[in-house]
Amino acid sequence: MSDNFIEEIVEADNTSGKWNGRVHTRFPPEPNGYLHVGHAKSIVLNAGLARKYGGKFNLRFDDTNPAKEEQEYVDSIINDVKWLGGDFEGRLFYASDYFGQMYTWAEQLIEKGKAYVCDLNADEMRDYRGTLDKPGRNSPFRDRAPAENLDLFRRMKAGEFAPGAKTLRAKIDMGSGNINLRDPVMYRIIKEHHHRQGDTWCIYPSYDWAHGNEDSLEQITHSICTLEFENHRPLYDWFLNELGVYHPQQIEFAKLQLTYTVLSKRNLLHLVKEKYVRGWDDPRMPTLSGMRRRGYTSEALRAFCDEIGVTKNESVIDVGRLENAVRTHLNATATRKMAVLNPLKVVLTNYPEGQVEQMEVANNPEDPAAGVRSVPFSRELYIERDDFMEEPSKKFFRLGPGREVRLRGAYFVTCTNFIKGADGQVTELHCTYDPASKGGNSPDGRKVKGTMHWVSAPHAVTAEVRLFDRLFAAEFPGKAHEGVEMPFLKDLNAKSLEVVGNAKLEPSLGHVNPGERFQFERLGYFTVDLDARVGAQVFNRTVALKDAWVKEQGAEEAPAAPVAAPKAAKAEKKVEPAAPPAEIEFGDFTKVQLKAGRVLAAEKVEKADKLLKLSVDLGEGTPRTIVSGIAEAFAPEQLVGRNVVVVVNLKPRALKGIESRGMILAAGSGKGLQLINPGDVAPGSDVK
RNA sequence: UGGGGCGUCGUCCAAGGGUAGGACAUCAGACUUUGACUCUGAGUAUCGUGGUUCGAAUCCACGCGCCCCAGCCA
Repeated sequence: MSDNFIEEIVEADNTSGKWNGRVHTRFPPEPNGYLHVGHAKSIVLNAGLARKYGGKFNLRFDDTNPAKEEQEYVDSIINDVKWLGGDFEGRLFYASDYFGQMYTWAEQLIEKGKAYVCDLNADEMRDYRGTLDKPGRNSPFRDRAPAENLDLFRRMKAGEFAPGAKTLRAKIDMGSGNINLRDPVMYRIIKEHHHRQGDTWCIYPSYDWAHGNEDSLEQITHSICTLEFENHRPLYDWFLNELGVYHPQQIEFAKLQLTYTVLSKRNLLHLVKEKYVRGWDDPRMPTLSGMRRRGYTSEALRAFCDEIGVTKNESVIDVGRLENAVRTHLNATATRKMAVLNPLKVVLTNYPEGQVEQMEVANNPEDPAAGVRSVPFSRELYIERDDFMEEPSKKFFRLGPGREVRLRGAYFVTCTNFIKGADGQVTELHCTYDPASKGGNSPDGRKVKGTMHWVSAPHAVTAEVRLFDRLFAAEFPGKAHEGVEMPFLKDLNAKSLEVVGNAKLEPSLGHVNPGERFQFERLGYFTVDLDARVGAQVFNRTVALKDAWVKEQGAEEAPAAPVAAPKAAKAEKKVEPAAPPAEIEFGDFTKVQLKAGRVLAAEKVEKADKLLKLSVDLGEGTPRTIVSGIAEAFAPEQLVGRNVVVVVNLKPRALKGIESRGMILAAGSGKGLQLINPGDVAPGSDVK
């Protein structure tokens, strides 16, 4: 069974005998940066094809440009490919090892009259190339005799000419609609030190010339690359045909794109060079080394790549899918531990002073074979500050005055008192425990809603915990800032790293090693960072657990009355008065999508008494422009900073020539108009 | 003188003339010694308009939208 269109091609080829049943793929990175999750898709695809069809998979460095390539990158790439499980079985190749063969082939094309040495400089060549809709002109050097070309080319190789002075070009068609066919450059003069060849060469093959040659020499069957090379396929084919050599098939697929993520080596390099992150392996980076340091597993990455599929559609994958794949694997494999990030001291007033009990706790409820461990329990504990509320709401299942909860694997405890510091902050809780509930069950069958994690205060290990959030705050980084240089930098998330210096951990976490992964119960998955030392542990949060309570809180904070009104009523009454919507079908009521927004700016619309032009943040990165007929009731300055409810899925429409994308919900009319308030929620929150 | 590619739930991916299906997300519920996991249920999609056909996401025509290409980068 084929899983995607490429496998269909492979299976058809196997059926027809096109490659005699062989399947041979490759991953051909240029060593000019670290590998990222987009490369993972390609590696998993190529290596997976080889594995599935009993074929082979090569790792090959496409090192044809000494100006950009470094040994450091080669080393990291080899390491990352292996980590991901790309099994090249020792078939590690370098394009630079084929430079001799490629040179010989180039001379053949020259002798055939299919390539020529051109003296045009870069500017002139651009001029001669024409434009997208204008054909190019032949170079004045196009008709040099093969013998002259051969002589010139040999002298290029011998280093007689300055960089940029001459190129070797394929003689194809300056009139082609495909610009790649307008006599592309095969060799350019570069006088730089090559990471493997040293100063042996001063002419270097261009991608188009080199790549097919490399594939051919390695007897690749299916040469898989990304969509932007589709325009280059005619060239790939042309070179191999002219040479009359073994000719693999190039197949293109859509590269991976992720929301909230930047995946281009150029931009990632910028983040590293300008120190926006701590390095290529910063845990916030989408690099394989960054994700590994953060605690992502290669199994999760492979599962993710398998799940998202392979097509030619340029799709953007919700980064939540990646996080989900990580959670799924870690849930099944990670040892559970208890850790308190934001400690609040609890004293069990009826627990004997000085007593310590060892409580047995499961290492992984998902995997009974993981066994149990002992965790010390004593009179003074730490719990998570968030797990106590002075005035808890009904839906809060955790501790509050008079409330009883279970301490995981230990006892039921009831809060009897709390102590506040001078600043009004709660500093300590007094609780009583029920000795009969040891292990976490009460003999009388009484139930508690909440189970909480805890750490014995005198036994706790203090450690640093690094909480990572997405590096970018916008779904499509940079999209809202087109035109500026490096626009994605504008969307950097200022809160992408939070360092907790005073986390209290169960004692077993005091002696763990970098790379080990755990679930801190109720918090998320964590791994020991490379910076960790004995006595100074450092943990990275890989990914948080899903948290229904966070959502619940969001719902609670919103005022109930207006938003809880039936949707039909909203659609009937609370519409924008100045511009009533077109009649919609009854069934359309349920299609209305409401989100909370914050007004960033407001101004009057010229020649319109009732209209205001608003800029509303809906958590989408780019604020939306919404024209609303509420000028009679509100002055522009009254609106800035206010939270509003916006119908977000309306077709954009033009009001007084301004495109309005969405509608503000309001009730009443004229000066008595009231805006519907979504409460104090983040822009972009769903309103139901 | 332009050339090449792509359009299916909110997001990804299936269905290749025969009941538009799955995953993620969302919502509702069950379970729970992790508000996790697991389980159950719900809603939402074939870019448009014509045509061919008993029957079209699929074939045809004409539109529309988006992406890539004018490096001596890959």
